[in-house]
Amino acid sequence: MARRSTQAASEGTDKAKPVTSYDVAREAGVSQSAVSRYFTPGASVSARTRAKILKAVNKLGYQPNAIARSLITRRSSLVAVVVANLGFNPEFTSILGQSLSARGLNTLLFTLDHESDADHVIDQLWQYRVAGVVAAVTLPPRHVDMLSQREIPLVFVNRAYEEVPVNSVSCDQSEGERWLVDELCAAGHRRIAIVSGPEDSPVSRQRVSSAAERLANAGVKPVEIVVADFTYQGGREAMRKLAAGPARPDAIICANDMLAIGCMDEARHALGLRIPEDISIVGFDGSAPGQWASYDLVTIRQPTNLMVDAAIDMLMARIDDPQLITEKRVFSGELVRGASARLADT
Amino acid sequence: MARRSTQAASEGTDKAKPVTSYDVAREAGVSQSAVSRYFTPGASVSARTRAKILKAVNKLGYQPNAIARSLITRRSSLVAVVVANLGFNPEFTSILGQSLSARGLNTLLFTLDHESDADHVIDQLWQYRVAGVVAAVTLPPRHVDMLSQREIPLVFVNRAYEEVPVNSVSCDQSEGERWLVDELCAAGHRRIAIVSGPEDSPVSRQRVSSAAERLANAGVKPVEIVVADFTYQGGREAMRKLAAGPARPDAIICANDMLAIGCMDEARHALGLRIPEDISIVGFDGSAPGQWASYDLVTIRQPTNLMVDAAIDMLMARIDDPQLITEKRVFSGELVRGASARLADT
DNA sequence: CTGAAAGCGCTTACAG
DNA sequence: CTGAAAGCGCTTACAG
Repeated sequence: MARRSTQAASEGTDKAKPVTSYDVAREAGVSQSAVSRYFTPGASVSARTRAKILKAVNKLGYQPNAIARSLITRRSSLVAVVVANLGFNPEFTSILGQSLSARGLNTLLFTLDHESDADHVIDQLWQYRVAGVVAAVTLPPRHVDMLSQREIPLVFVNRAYEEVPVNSVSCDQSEGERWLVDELCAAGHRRIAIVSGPEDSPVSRQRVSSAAERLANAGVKPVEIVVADFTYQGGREAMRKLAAGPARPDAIICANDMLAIGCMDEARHALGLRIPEDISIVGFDGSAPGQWASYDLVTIRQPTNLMVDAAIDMLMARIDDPQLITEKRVFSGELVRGASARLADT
Repeated sequence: MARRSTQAASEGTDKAKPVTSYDVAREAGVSQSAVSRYFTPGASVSARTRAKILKAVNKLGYQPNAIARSLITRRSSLVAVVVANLGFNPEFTSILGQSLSARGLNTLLFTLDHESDADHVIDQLWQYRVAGVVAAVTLPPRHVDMLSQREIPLVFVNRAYEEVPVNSVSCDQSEGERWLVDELCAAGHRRIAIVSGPEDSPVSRQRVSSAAERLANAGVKPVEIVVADFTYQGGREAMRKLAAGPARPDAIICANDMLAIGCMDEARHALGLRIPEDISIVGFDGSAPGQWASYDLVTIRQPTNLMVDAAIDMLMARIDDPQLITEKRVFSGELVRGASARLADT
């Protein structure tokens, strides 16, 4: 004891002891329960008590301990946001975080390198008793079930899960690809190639198969389908392969904007092709760089803000009522008629 | 009671009750303390007990409750990552999150719209008793003090705080700008303009003043300094202003890559200038788009991976020992001799 | 409206 | 090595 107080006296940089609701109660001359109620929306506290507590709170600089609150209420104000490293629009995470914050929720961010790292993520978010999960990655059905059993609301973004009833908001990939294919065909393109994203990416698979199907309907068989990863370099290499192939295409449908940008750069700067005179290139996403003057992509813009808002609305509704029925919301994309492809006049 | 059990019997979708360490203890036939020790690295548990617990853990699917653990240990495994909306490299957040995760820490992400939203952020991260903070934004001294008093380790990234002793890791902005200025001058540029970022951005201020100073040393007075925000559009508008100005520059130093990209697009696509024949443009950051073939920027590449690793090392060391003395680590950038500027041969 | 008391699920001296 | 017990800082019936 003596030693301890000596230490305390000699150290000017003593750690500030956190203020608890008991400290506030003592200062205000009320019970600890009253202090707690003060911070509980809708709890009954008289105006007089309220005033005393407010004063003490300000004087002591009290902030309720969210950890203790979560322990007793068995639910935190944390929302897990799970994204893939190269997956979605980077701005997506940012917008989502800000929207959550505006609603009093905090963002626990998980960035997956491979979608298979999900095991670890699921453990973590369960350990923290998150209030909900927004996932822009594919989660194995096992994990979806686990969350549902534990009544942790889950909303997918751009992952439809046709086979399982899950909440999701997405952009209509098929419709978008149909629009792109129709535009290319209407402008007379017939030698059309497709650059796919990674084969384990559901988004890529859906876009590629929708495009291929629409082409088939139009009686067009893709001259080639090249698989790449969702990177700039992947786009460049895909373009190189296509140019070296037996039948050079006159139009390329890329599974996303990043690939389209890579294709364009390779076509122009390595192969000396003019766009769209020699070759047309279209993407998908509506990402910012795709709209830069150097690219000016023909693409499908996903309504990111709408999708984020919808996802959060759905999540909040299910945090309030975990029994709420499953819902899938699908937004149309928006055709951006840029200059990276030769299109028919309208 | 009767009502409750009736309900339970009639509802097949009953919420799975979370498993606690008491459940595991009962199942394993040991005390709850033993279970707790099992999950405490270095705690003494006999091999026999360990085996019994492991079995029960697997059978019940037990996961320790991180919230309860944080309450008692008074520290969570959460690290707050505070970034500005348009601030740093978007990949930075991603790399940081993954590095933290690899060290068993979770990321609580705060995206600030204006650096003034910091008040709210500080409250939140304190309420969650985060183990540490990595900030890529400027925090008012008041907040820095608050964290230090509460012994929450704080590391700034690219915010030097000359006046206060704080931990920071940064890229040497001045050195980088000196290199760029020297390269431009050596190649004979004399009519040099500067495109600055927002005036409340310390990063921009430091880059601009370093460049201006080095130019002054070389006897060159900038033909103009234009202020823009750190966006593509900002770059385009800045270029437009410069072209309309009295003395068109033959070289432009931009406060970051994004501005340089905007300038290049405006110069080429709106003004019909050739780069670097008609005008040289340099940036700063080493961002991915700056390296795309359409831009191929002359810029300074910040060693993002090194900086993130250093920041986490510093943070971890201070989580282990909060008294550890303050340290500033400054890394050199790397000159990228791209094709966006006419440079002297070496 | 208010206070005393139980309890959320852990960790950690403490005694054996 | 092991278990009983106290306690982290809250919320929330419960009784007044």
